[in-house]
Amino acid sequence: MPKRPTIIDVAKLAGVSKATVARVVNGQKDIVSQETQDRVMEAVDKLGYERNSIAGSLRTDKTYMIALSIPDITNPFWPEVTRGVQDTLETSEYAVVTVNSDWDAARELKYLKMVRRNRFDGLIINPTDANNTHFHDMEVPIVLLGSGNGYAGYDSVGSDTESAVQTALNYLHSLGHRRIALIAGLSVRRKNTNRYHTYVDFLARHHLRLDPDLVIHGDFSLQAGRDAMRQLLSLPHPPTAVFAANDIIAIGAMQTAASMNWRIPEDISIIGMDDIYMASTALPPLTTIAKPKYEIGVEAARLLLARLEMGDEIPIQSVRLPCELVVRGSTAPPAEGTDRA
Amino acid sequence: MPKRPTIIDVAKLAGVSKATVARVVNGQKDIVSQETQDRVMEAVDKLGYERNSIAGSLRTDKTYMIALSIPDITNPFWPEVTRGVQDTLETSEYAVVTVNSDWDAARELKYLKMVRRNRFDGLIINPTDANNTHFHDMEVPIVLLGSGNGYAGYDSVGSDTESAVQTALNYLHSLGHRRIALIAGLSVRRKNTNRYHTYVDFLARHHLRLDPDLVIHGDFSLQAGRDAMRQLLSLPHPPTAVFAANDIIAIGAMQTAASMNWRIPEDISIIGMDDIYMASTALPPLTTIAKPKYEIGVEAARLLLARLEMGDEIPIQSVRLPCELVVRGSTAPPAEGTDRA
DNA sequence: GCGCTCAATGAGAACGTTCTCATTGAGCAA
DNA sequence: TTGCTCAATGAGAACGTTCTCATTGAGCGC
Repeated sequence: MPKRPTIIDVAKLAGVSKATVARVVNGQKDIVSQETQDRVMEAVDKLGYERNSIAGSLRTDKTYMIALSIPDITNPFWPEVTRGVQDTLETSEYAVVTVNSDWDAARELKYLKMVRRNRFDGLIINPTDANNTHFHDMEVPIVLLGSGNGYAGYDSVGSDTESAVQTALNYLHSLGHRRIALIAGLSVRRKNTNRYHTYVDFLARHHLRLDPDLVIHGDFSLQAGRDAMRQLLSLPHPPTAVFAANDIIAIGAMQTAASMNWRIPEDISIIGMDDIYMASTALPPLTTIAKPKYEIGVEAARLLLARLEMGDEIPIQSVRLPCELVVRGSTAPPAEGTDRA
Repeated sequence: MPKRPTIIDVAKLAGVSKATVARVVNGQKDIVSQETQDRVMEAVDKLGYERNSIAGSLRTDKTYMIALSIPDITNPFWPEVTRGVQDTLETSEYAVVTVNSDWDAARELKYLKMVRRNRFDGLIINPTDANNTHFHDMEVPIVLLGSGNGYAGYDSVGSDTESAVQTALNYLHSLGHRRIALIAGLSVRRKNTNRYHTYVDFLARHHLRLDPDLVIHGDFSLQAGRDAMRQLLSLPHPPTAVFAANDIIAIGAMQTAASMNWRIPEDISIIGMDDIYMASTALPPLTTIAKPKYEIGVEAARLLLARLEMGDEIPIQSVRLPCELVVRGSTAPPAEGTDRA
């Protein structure tokens, strides 16, 4: 295999120094005469010269590579976030290495090391276990996906979950539902307090009693949704509506309702959260609170680009993007005769 | 920001040459005395030395980075393939940059250039428009996802689509279906001939007449599935079963059937292909031919690793992974009284 | 004519690692 | 004692680009 032409080969052919070749190739057109530029570009074309970004990176300490650490690319929530990150960084000529933490602290730490070793320029991460010390040791800009709580000093972007939960509960309430169950999910990092507290506040604000039987904690899986729904519909006094912490749980809940011959939405209304692809293809299509997944990715990438460019000159930002109620076919007013008190 | 310790700093502290430090750090334990090794590692720990892989890459011309070019990470087929690639390459310490071609030739070409510029070690690609000349110019190992047809000289891995189509059609036939429609999809690169030809052969082998009204070509979208099903169910003589070219089309078809009050599977059976996540969460759950998505990714990465290690010493491979019929709730024998001839 | 300024360009060091060939010292055999 | 072999280690070049400071020549003003 013949060696690829270098900047030195171009310089020789064009009869200039390698510094001048670099100036032309990197677009410093204002300080190189037109005649010299032409000579250089002719040599570049003739030799088929292509810049070697590894060598450039060694010299400049900039790789134009970013790592994106998410829990799992096969989880239906994350591909769109990933796509938002990729599309946005691509416009600034950054390449994105995507890694899967699998909600595992050791894996996550392994990837942080990879970022250091490869001299990546930055990191966008939905953290599992990493803390501020880990991040400080990275010595590159970091943007957090999700809540920035507990991570002072870092930009973050997530959705406005609290008002999203309120929107969902308010919508069910406006349909006439009074016995509303919460399938809360569990966060790996902490109890999922936001959804639960918002639910409690909602009940208090509407003078509704908190019935502990109507709150189920489980993980964010289809099976957890199935199990929770079976539990709820087996109560002596079942709910008329269910708010699930994400669409996957909601779809599991729908499956159990159907298998127990509860009609959706006639007998039981269900709302999810996320609006992953299959919310719209479920039967009936799932009413859900749509998280702006792609936009979260875009915003995270924009925050990172700003940080890369301006460093400490701009304040730390924590962006909350609004969610949107998407009414489909899984919600309706409660059936006549069901308890509305 | 203090400069990170280099191999020269370690060498000075340990009182050895930088070559010896490199030997120790890179595991060449057999040619360095234990006493020297201890001294070096002590200095490494004391200084917190971390290898700079950019510098190593410049010297060795190996980056341990791979590009994976797929059509779109948000298409439900591709995250699992991606995951298979990532998991497999990760065990050999390769990082994976994932890019989205969007079935666009110019984008794809842009990414090929990125691979060259960044001196990536290899490429795994589901090609849109790239041809053998493009690939030859890459000067790195390449593995194709999907059919290797038209790409002599490159390893490829895909699923055995032909026998998968046969399996689907045979299964419908064994249930008693004789009027079986094909929603064929269109390939961006060429007419989707495999599925169609296999369908035609199947009909001939079973002495069934080819009815052109029962073959619909559209793209691989939900909407195409909806439209095709509306067309089929509006025929004076509708089919009793539908084989759709992928799950997304199949789910679109299911939605139309439901909206036209055709029961699935009692009135119309549907089979898809791919077994994406939402095939199992549809209602009724979709019977489908499962493509081994994750395994395709794993195999592609294995082929690439083999090629990276052995170069031309091993023959070009074209791997066909078997698909699997997954019977769920969208198929049943045709209702009594429907035409079976 | 001389001195100054400025644009254009060049020389060489830097970035941090790996590799190759040379050196050194110990051990062994003649 | 001398010469040879081999293991352990070191010196310096290489990889390809970018940056910094020096150089050169042209133009201008006094």
